[in-house]
Parts: sequence; C-alpha cells; structure tokens
Amino acid sequence: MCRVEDAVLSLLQGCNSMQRLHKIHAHAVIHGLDLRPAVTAKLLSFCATSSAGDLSYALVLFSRLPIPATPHWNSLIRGFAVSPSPSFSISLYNSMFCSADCRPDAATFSFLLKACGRAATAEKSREVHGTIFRSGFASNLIVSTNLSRAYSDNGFVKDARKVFDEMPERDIVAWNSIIACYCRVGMHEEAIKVYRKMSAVGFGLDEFTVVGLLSSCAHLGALELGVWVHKLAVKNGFLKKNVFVGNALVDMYAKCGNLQQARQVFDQMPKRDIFTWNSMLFGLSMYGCGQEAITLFDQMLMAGIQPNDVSFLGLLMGCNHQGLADEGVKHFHLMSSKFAIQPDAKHYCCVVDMLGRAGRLEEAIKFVKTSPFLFDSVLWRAMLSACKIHKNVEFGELVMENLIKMSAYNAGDCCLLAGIYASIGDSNGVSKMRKMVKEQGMKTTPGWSCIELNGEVRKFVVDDNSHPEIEEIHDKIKEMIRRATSLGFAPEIEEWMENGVGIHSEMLAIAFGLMRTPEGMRLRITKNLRICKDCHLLTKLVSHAFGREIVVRDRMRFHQFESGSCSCKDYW
DNA sequence: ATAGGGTTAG
Repeated sequence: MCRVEDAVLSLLQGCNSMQRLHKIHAHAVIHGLDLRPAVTAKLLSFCATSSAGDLSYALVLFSRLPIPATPHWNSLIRGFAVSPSPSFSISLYNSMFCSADCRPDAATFSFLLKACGRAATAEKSREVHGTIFRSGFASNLIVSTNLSRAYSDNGFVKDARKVFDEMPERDIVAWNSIIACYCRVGMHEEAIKVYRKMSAVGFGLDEFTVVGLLSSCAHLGALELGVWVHKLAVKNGFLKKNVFVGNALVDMYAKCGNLQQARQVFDQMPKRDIFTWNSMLFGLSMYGCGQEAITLFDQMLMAGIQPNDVSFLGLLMGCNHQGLADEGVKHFHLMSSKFAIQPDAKHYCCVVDMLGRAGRLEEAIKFVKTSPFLFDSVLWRAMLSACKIHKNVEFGELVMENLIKMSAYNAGDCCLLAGIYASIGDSNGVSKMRKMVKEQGMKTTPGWSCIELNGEVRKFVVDDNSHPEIEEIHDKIKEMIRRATSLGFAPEIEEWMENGVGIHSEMLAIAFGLMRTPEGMRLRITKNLRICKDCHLLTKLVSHAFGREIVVRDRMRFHQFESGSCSCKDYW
C-alpha cells in the first residue's frame, strides 16, 4: 500500500462533511486511488451512513464500482434502512442476492432486518428468516436479535418471542430487546414477567432494562416495583449518566400517583431534554394542575428548550383538566403563530374537549366544522362525550348522525349516546342503542382496573367472576353501596348493581383493596377507560365512609378522592 | 470490514 493511499484513508477517517469528502475524493482521483477497495469502502460508508453524508451521492459512487463487494452493499443497505425509504434497502439486497460476485454476511442481515421492520413488510421478514436459517446465521446473536425486532416492528409479537426463545444463547441486549418489544405493544405484565425470568437466570440490569421496566410500571401503576427499580438505578449510578433513566422515572412517578416524587426527580436531574420537560408537563396536566403546567412551559422556554407537538398536547390537556378554556385556546393559536408547529388531530381534539366540557357546545361544534380534521371521527367522538356531560340529546343525536354518515361509529359511541338517553330517562333511546350494538356485532373495549398489593399487580375486568375471592368482593361492594346510600348515593343508572352484573372493574379493585389493606391505607387504582359518573360518586362517598384516600388514574387523568370529594372538583 | 436494546403523546 502506498503512502498516498494511507494519507487518503486517514483523511477519510476524520472527514465530517460532504464538502470535505469531495475534496478528498478529488485528491484520490488525481492519484489514481479512487477505485482502491479500501478507499471506495470508506467513501461509501461515510456518504451512506454518516448523519452528514448524502445517500444519493453514495449511489453515484456505488454505480462507478466495477464489482461491488459485500461491505459496499452493506453500507448502502445500512444507510437506506434508516432513511425515509427503507424499502430501497430491500431492493438493494435483492440485487445483491442475485449478484454472482459476493454473498450477504451477518452485517447484511442485520441492516436488512432493520429495513424490514421500518418498511413494515412481514412477508419479507419471514422470507429473510428462512434465508438466515438456511445460511446458518440464525446462531448469530446479533442477527437473531435483529430478526426478533423485525417481527416485533411488524406487529408479530409471538414470532418475535419465538425467535428469542430459540436463540442458542442470550445476552443482556437480547433480553432488553424482547422486554422493549412487550413495552411497545402495551403487554406490560409480560414485560415484567420476562424481567423476572431474566433475573432468575442470573442477569442483572442496565440502563435499557431499567427504562423498559419503568415504562411498564408507569402503564400498570406499579409504584412499589417502580420504587425498587429507582433504588437500583441510583445504586448503579444510571441516573447520573443517562437522561433516559431520569425521564422514565419522572413519568413513572407521575403515572403512579406520586407527583411530588416526580417533581423531585425532575428537579434533581443533572441534564434535561425535551422528554424530561414533556413528561413533567403531562404529569402536572394529569393531576389537573393546568396553571402549574403553564408555568413549567414558560420555564422550559427560558431553559432554551424548543417545545414540540407533544409539549403542546400536555399543556392543552392541563388547561382542559383545570377548565382553563381561554388559556388553552390562546396557546392552541400560539402553536402555529409563534412556534411554527402545525396542530394535529389530537390538539384539535383537546380543544373540542376543552370547549365542550366547559359547556361551550355551539362553539365546539363550530370549531370542529371549521377544522382541517372535519372528517376525523375522533373530533366528533370528543364532541359526543361533551354532549354526554351536559346531557344534550339534540347535539348528541346530531353528532351520532355525522358519525354514521362517515361510517365511523363504534360501540363506544353507541354507549355514549345510550348514556345521554339514560341520563334524561329515555329508556327507548337506551334500548335503541343497545340493539344497534348487538345487531351489528360491534365490540366494546373491555374495561379493566389494576391494584398493586405487596408489589404484585392484580387486574380486574368488568363482570369477571373468576377470582377466587369473588364472593367476598361482592359482599364488600354491597357494604360500600349500603354505606354510600346512607350518605345520599343515588346512581344515574341503577341496574348495574343487581347480582354483581355490570359492576365496573374499579369497584372490584377498590373492594379488593379495602379487604386486603390495613385500615386507613391509601388505595391506588389504575384503569384503562374513563371513570363513569356513578363510580365517581360512589368512590367519593366510599372515601368518606371508609376513611380512605383513594387515587384512581383513568385514561385521561388522576382523581384523588378524600373525605367525600375529588381533586378534579367533579370536572372531568 | 461494517452489526443488536431504551423514555413522553395516541
């Protein structure tokens, strides 16, 4: 190898811009070195994979190679896999596979699988799986971790797990990867189960494990487990060196009912990024602290962090939950005018909810009709739930007509309208809606509630009588209703307490909590749907009658029940 | 001559 080639290679090593690369390239051409394998590989690798690179120029370089070798193909496949057009990686691989001059190696498959995941091509993933199996790369740990990830990205969780289970050996990355897979699809109990298994076979945890676990704790409301993970994170120094860990902790504490602790972690973090601020914003908004959310938002600006669409969603939700409709609308307009962020359907939805909940129904409808998301059912759905809160049949029926016209109505919508009919005593309306759900075979989302006792999460599903303690639970619910009734409990919909049928899952969880925890202990419930009006009222009265603080996290926010009232001030 | 894992919202 000549000295000039050495020099060119070392220049390429330190290259950090395309401008620089062009100069080095010209230099190589002058000395007749531009087709040396080592030089072309380096040139290509920079253009295709560096953030300062240029994929189209990589293609130009590649086309000039008389016989591209495996590393050349790999660079391109790698570059396109993370580009906006990952499917081009697959085309490249197909050409490479047909070429007689080189064979794919382990790295090829790693990059290709990344592309398969991002391009959402389950069929290709399966085909590649076969190729990997036949060519003996299945025993490669990195390749099979990538394969598992590709299945997971395509929504095939079971296949992802199968690949994981069939690995001849697993390292911590493989374990973290499958845990993350369960987190992404919302199978948080499974994620924790896998961690316990990982731990049982002798693995410790690192930052990635911690982040996955905390995310699962957050979703399940598993505070005790979360606190345990927090301690381990501190002990290992993860918090100091890794911003992800702090972010996940802020989120976990906020979602598990401990806003003060979330704030404390937030305040003590050595470095904060956009996720940190957003997690805290959402934390405040979930507790109905809209005013504090606005303050935090201003502090975020002063700290020099540019807010993004998620920041505004948190802020708007905060305004919404505290009934700060005018503040909310003001910030909604600031989004595009001052921050150049286009509001998406979720932001519009939040404003509809905000206006509707505040009783400004006409304004809300007008807002929907003049929005770019006029044909998005989500906005109409938010409108429908505002009609339910304000028992407005007229608007409710109008909104339902719209949803039907758009063929976008679902069982939840029918339940909402049925609820409106029920609240004004129109039993014909109620049965009309029930018939509609039944005849059209629409599926409702089953409600569930979790309660954590001694580090173990118990899950209750509506009408689920399979629990061994079910009789005791029903007795407790009867007692709750009896004691609440003497405090004036009068439900809007009465039939649900007959014979244990139609009892919402949070009542099962609260009854269970009352049975199994010492007198006076705070109960924390996490549920997937919004709490209904009757359950809200009953929980208020139970908190008084049993002298318990009860914290319920529903789909939207926290309700802290104490001495007969709720932190949401009945505004939710 | 190169490879695999993580956080907020919905």
